[in-house]
Amino acid sequence: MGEINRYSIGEFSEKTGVSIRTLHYYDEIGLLQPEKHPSSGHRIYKHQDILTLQKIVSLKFLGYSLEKITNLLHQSIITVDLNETLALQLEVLKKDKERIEQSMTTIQRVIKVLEEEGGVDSAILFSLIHSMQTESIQNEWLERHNLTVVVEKLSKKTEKEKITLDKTFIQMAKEVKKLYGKPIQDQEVQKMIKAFIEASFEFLGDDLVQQLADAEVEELDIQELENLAPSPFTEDEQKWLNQAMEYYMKEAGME
Amino acid sequence: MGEINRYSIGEFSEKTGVSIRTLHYYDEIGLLQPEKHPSSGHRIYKHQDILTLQKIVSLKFLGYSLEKITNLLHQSIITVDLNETLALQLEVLKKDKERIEQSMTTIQRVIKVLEEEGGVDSAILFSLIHSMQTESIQNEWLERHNLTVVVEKLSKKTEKEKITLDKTFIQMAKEVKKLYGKPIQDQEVQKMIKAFIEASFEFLGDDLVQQLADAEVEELDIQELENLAPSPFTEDEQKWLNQAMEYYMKEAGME
DNA sequence: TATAAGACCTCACGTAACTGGAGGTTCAAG
DNA sequence: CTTGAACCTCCAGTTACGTGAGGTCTTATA
Repeated sequence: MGEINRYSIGEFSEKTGVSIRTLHYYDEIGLLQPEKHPSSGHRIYKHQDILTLQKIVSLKFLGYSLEKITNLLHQSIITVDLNETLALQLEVLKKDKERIEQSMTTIQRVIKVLEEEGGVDSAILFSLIHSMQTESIQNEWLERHNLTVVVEKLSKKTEKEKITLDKTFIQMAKEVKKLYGKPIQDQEVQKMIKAFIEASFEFLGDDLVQQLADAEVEELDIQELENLAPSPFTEDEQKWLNQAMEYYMKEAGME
Repeated sequence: MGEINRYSIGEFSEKTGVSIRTLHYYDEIGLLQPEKHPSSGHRIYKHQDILTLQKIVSLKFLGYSLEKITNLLHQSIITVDLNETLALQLEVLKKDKERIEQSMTTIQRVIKVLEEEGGVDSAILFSLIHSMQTESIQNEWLERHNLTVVVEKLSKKTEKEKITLDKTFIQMAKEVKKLYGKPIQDQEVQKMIKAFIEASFEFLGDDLVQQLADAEVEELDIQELENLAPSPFTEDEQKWLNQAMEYYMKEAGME
């Protein structure tokens, strides 16, 4: 094409860094429609098109959809609408950011756990991951049942303490899977249950455990919680564990 | 369906919070294929499917594509591969987060500027947005031309100072657009140029401005920079501005 | 037991923002 | 005048589903 202020699509693509195919697409959806050579049909881009494309790229970067951008560009008084939508856009980005951050901390915790624990049964691992992800929903559940104290207590725990809890949980789960099948009165089994219950007490504190035990929760709600935080055990393992715990409670003279 | 451990798709959807259509889709792509009633073709989900679905949801949350998840699930020893890919996934999320953060600060700066400046010509606004976005690329350009000092100086500026610079830039651009057409020797025009140059000196410091002036930069590189940071002016406005500045330089006895 | 409501089935198109390829036309250089 | 690069249009595919049509199956009630 050669002439100044008149670019072929190839030159224009080169200059702006936007692919030819994308420029075709923008033309197709009416976002950026350059002049066309009347006989050949070749696109002719001009200086103004560079400016328009820069607007498009900018708005895209800010998170606007191409459809919104099309509308924004066709209104000449952009600033008015922009001013309103910017705040909205900021909110959207904030939520995206939070989601990403949560995924990142989850991954980091999983990596830590894998590093320090080595091979972990995948059921255990996913149970852990899932419960991390639904932490906020679990908190909602607790608050609905007047257990805000627990939520507060948990939120005060540092990242390190949480990893410690993760590890405790994993070790306990591993042991359950190892010991499963033995009679529930078995010394080793009862020792494991004891260790687990003591760890829980230590983490939450006696008073909170008591509150949790006292809380009146209906069967249906328990179901709901179980869906939120899936057990890493098979149904049989779970049954066995429950029996072993009941036995322990009786022996220890708890209710 | 009614029976325990056998759920119709509707029940299963209810229980897990995953839409029926999504379950259909997961079946279709071989991600989660429940038993089917031989005559009716109705899907029958069981307890194991809940666990599988939870794995799927977890991995999806961590940012994996359904295709990857399919592979991960079909390998029974998940933890090995997971351990490797988690780190990669973390990197991807990090980049996403950075992009989002940059968009957020850009939007915040734009909002601030709009608040304090009111109506702004859209060309000016987009020129500003665009240059914010390409800040890192502009820094690369500067570093390539041995102007790392400038980059360092700029990086030390606080967010507030940057907003001040934005506003200076906008006011100057507004005035250029207002005064455009007047003779370049006009007092008002020359006053504006003076104000602008002084503001630049103040922001960067005399020494840096000198360095920038001394830097040997080729025409082609200048072109490149212009593509990175588009001028908010029309070509005519730009020409007029250049002439006015040259006149000012001569008058002020600068080179 | 007949019937109607509701749950389920498959098929197929639509979404966003492109990318890639096939097959044909135009341009620029030799 | 030829040839190869650049360009054109049209079609298909991508992800993770949503939506709706039109037909079948189950379940509750009359």
